[in-house]
Amino acid sequence: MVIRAVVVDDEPMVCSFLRTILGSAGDIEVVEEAHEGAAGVEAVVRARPDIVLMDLRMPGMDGLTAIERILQLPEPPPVVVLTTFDADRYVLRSLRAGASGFLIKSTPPEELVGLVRVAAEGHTVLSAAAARRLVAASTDRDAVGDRARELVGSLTEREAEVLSGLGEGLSNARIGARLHLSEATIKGYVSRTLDKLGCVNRTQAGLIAHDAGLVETK
Amino acid sequence: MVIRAVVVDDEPMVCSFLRTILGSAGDIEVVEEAHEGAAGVEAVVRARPDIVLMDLRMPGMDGLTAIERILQLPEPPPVVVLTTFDADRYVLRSLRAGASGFLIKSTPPEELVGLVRVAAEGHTVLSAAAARRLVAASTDRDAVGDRARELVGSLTEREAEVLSGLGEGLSNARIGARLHLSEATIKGYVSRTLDKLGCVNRTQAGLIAHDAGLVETK
DNA sequence: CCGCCCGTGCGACTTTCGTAGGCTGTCGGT
DNA sequence: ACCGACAGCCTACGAAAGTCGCACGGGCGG
Repeated sequence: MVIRAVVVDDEPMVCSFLRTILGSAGDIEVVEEAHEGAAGVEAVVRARPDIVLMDLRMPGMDGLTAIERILQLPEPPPVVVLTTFDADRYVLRSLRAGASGFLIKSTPPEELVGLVRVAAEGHTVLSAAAARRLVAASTDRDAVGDRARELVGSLTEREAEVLSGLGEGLSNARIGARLHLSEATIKGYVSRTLDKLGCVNRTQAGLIAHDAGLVETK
Repeated sequence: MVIRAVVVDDEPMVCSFLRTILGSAGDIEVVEEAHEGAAGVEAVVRARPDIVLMDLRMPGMDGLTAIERILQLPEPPPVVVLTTFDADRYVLRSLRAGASGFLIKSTPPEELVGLVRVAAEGHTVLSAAAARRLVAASTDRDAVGDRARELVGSLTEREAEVLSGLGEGLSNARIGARLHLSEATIKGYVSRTLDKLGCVNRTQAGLIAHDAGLVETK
């Protein structure tokens, strides 16, 4: 079975290059080319390919927008981003837009063939740098919380319960009601908790509570 | 060039199956098998393979732990997770641990060969479900911020500046000092900002400021 | 057994917030 | 010229928030 591909890139040389490389594999055929986003979407509609290779930086319609349009089609093909620039901040946006891959143009041609096959099968392929970015994007914020969790670890049970109330933006009176304690008591706990956390007011403490994961992010 | 693979899975049948499938491709050879995490790490040390296929659920050492150990070796090979269960919560943990891929065992055998080749080349491969999970994990929290950014959009410039101060847990006096305004002025802005955001106190507003990305997460 | 520390719980006191007005001035639109 | 929206400032007051000191009780070392 031959894999039918559409290439969207504003540089004709890149298109020709890809056509040559992929065509030489025997089972891949570049059936259409486009040099701009909107034209790319039309080409996909016409050709109904098994895979789309898409550049991001283009005159006219943006690559990201084009991806979104393509993904809105009935039974859309997988779209792999193929860009010059290293896995920058576009990785996340591309995948959110629905891309099935993120590769850089410096990928060795002989590897490209296999990547296209795998992507055409419906799997997602990422360059090493892109994968790092993506994982980092879902990890970084956790790292922020480490410091917070450390601080929270030094609190007593009651103090932590109070802190969780602070994280929800509750008043001392409300926290007291929830824990069946007087407002005066809560104030005492808040004061000592602020001290332990190195905060000067409840707003800062509330943020730490969030970072530490004490509060449900509804 | 032959790709040398190590398979780690507690079910011998799975290992045999993979050995057959991958071996039939001609350019892949399963040089070692292991049926437990610790043994898997040792196998990798001995064989120095180009790629490792790793199950997660195993007796003895966990697959995740094994991945971490392998990645600590000098010049570690890419490790691809191959699991029975669909892209569950292990996707994130696996990739954080350093895995270069996450595939399910129901992947068609003929596709598996290409996937192993691509992974051995250093790219990251994900099943469609795994990719969705990963992207969702780095998007969800942003989605939380969408509501927040919408709210913040309705604020005037000054109000937004004040809100950013609230997000840092500053007092009205400090915010005033920073913006060269009187404390009384700040109070006015705070009041109207709380109103616009639907908050009853500055702590809740501070949290919104964070969700909206108004504050640097240092 | 006696301090001693620590967690818990409270009330009194001071400071800060937050609300509700009113006042001036500057824009941009109609 | 008028209106409305934003900016900036003020007064005044009640309601929170935060600080301080103190009391009770359970553990733990001496």
